[in-house]
Amino acid sequence: MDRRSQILTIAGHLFSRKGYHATSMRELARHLNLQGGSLYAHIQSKEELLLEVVRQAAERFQKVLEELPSGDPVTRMKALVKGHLRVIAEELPRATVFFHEWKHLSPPLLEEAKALRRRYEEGVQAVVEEGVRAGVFRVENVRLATLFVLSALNWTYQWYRPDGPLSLEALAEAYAELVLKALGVAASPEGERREKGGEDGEA
Amino acid sequence: MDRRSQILTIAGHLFSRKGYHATSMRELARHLNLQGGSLYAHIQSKEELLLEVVRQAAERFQKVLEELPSGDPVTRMKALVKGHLRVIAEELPRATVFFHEWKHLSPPLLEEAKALRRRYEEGVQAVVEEGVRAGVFRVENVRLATLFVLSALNWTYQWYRPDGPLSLEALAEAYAELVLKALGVAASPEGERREKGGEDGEA
Amino acid sequence: MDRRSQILTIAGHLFSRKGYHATSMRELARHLNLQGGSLYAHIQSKEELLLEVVRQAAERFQKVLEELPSGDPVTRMKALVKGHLRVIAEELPRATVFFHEWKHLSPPLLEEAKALRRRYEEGVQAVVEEGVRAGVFRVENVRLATLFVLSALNWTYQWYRPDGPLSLEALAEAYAELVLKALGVAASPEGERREKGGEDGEA
Amino acid sequence: MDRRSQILTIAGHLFSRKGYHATSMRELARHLNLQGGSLYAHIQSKEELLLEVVRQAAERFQKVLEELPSGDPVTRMKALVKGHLRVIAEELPRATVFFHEWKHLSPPLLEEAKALRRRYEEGVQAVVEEGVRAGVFRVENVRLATLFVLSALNWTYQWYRPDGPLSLEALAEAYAELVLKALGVAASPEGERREKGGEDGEA
DNA sequence: AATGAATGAGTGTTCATTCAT
DNA sequence: CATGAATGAACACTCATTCAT
Repeated sequence: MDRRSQILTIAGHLFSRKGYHATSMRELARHLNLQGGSLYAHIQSKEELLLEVVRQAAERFQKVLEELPSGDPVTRMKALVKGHLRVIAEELPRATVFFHEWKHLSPPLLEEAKALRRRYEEGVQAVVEEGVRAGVFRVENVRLATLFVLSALNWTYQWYRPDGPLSLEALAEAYAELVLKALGVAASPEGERREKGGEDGEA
Repeated sequence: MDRRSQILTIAGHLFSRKGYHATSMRELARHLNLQGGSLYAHIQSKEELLLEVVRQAAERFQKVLEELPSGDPVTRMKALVKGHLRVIAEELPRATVFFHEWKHLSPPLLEEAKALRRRYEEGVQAVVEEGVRAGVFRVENVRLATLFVLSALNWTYQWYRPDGPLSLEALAEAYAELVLKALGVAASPEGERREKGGEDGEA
Repeated sequence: MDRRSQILTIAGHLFSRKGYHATSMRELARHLNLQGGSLYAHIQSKEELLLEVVRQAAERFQKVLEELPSGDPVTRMKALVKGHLRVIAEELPRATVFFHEWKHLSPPLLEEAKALRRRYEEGVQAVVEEGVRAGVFRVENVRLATLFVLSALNWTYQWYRPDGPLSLEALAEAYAELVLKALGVAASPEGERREKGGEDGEA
Repeated sequence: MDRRSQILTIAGHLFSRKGYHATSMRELARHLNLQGGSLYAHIQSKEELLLEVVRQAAERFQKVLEELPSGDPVTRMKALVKGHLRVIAEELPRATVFFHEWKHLSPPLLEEAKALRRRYEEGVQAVVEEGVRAGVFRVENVRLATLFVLSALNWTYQWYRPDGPLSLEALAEAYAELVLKALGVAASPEGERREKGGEDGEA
């Protein structure tokens, strides 16, 4: 990994843990065993660093959308939930910056960040819409339902710790279930099986 | 409203809009037509200001829990969803600070903020548990379900604008519906009618 | 004691303990159960306060000179040593300010403080000169001897604590002895008696 | 001389002339043709600067003790007086800070400064004790005599100006004489000749 | 590439002092 | 007399960034 990538990785960690403004360039440099000024041989500015981290996260999220299996809306939505949560689990710092720190970009760059986020949200909304059009998801307001789903997914970065007791798979399975129920879909077969169906399945 | 309250209100706005660290005391003062130093006749430190805003938000959220109607879990959960969203709508800046900026408190005060947030989350979890114990909510993992609900609710501060086209009532109604469905409850009477209930309920 | 005197007394304590610049008007006020601004009903400025404290100390020292007994130089010098040390013991804060903090006065007032100190030093020098002229003190350089005596006396404020184990009388007696010996005078009779003479007396 | 040493030297001058609290970092920087903030590339804090100056002075004084000639107490005491005065003459600013400004250090560092001063005073006291044990110095109270000597020596920083009319040698000679007489020692050979010794010695 | 010294603007905060009440 | 709010300047210190080496 070259210096620039190292810098971006550490910057992601620090921006996500302490916030963009509470992270100083000197501290970033210290984590790389460098002097503050040396960073500028590799980057242009602190703000560029922030935008780049946002871009990297956006790319990861966008790839989830691109690699969604074709097929029925339930399968696709499950894949989306799992993919989204996987990105959060694997790229927690960058994801956190994508969700929060982008705000601190100033106007020219801010627009790009907003666009990246909007593009992803629209992708998610498209998946919801498909399901609704197919009659599989039953919701009153597609936009609201999308936001609801995104909310539930995004917030996980606030509490989920990949090295904690809850495995990514277990989380994804449970969340997919909850999301699908909220979208008016019956519990998935696997879910039923894992729980010996009955009770939950009939609910 | 005395000066201290004015300061707290403006601080809430600025901390929520720009973030704690990106808000300078001089800027805060300027919004009150004061010199920077003059703030210190009313407050002790910037950090105290942050904690106080967090406390005010926590109090509002806590009151929602305290004023929940007694009765069946569905009614209570609906009231919780609506109450939570009302606090967000009415106290958007403070709620935002409660959700995010508390992180920038330093250790002694940080603990208080964490305790306030934990207390509220436990209150929400209690409502979910009641419903599960009563056999009305059907979820595999109470903790996860609670986090799911909280996620969906909390994230709204990111996009909901009280002066936008979506009324608080409409939002709350829709979200209550989605939450209850995720919790495995059949659509409520109104919901059923609008959605021709039956099918959905059995799904 | 009226308010002004109270203020001067506390100011003396604080200026001497923490130094003029490290003492804030608010702290001074707090010691008097007042708000900072309230001091200005009684005084004109912080600097005036400093000068006034210097003046009070100077007056005490000057009175020692004025009340010196007439008589032989040894008796007068002993009285001077004791009187000087008594002022330090009884007025430690003011004496400390007189010795040190006067430096922080700005030019117009600074001159007065310097004059007060000079006047006292000249008084002491006069006592030394008398003794030399009378052939009782034997020193090469009157000015240096005076400075030597003043040094020994002044520095006591740095370590002498009136409430410590060493009584003012014992200190004064011992210092008078040392000063007189330095000035080339034999040990005083009292001194000899107190120690059952022998050893020291013969030295 | 590197920047750090320059800073320490100027800091010594300013702290001694105006006092620690009355010296601003900006003023210190201005004397070095720097911006205020630039100092912090070389030092950690203003307080560190104060401690360092105190340390440098302490080192000089301590070296006087270490380099005292072995031999009779009178010779040693003379060397001590001369050495002490030489440090004051050659390092007036640092010595002044050593005598006074150390008080403004805050607890952790304050203790070090106190220890340095105590160590030197004990060294001086040891020299006095030697002389007493050898029967050469005749004093009632060793501790008081030591303080007397230290007082006389220390205070010189208040008035002695190395570039004034009084040479360091003349001052040291005269002070050594006065100190020894106070310690009950007959005038030294040179002194005896000048003062016709005999009389004085027997006094 | 990296350093280390420097800048100039900015940080939160304290200060002596004023003044209407 | 005393208060409490305010000022405007100053404080020690940090910041992102530049640049000669």
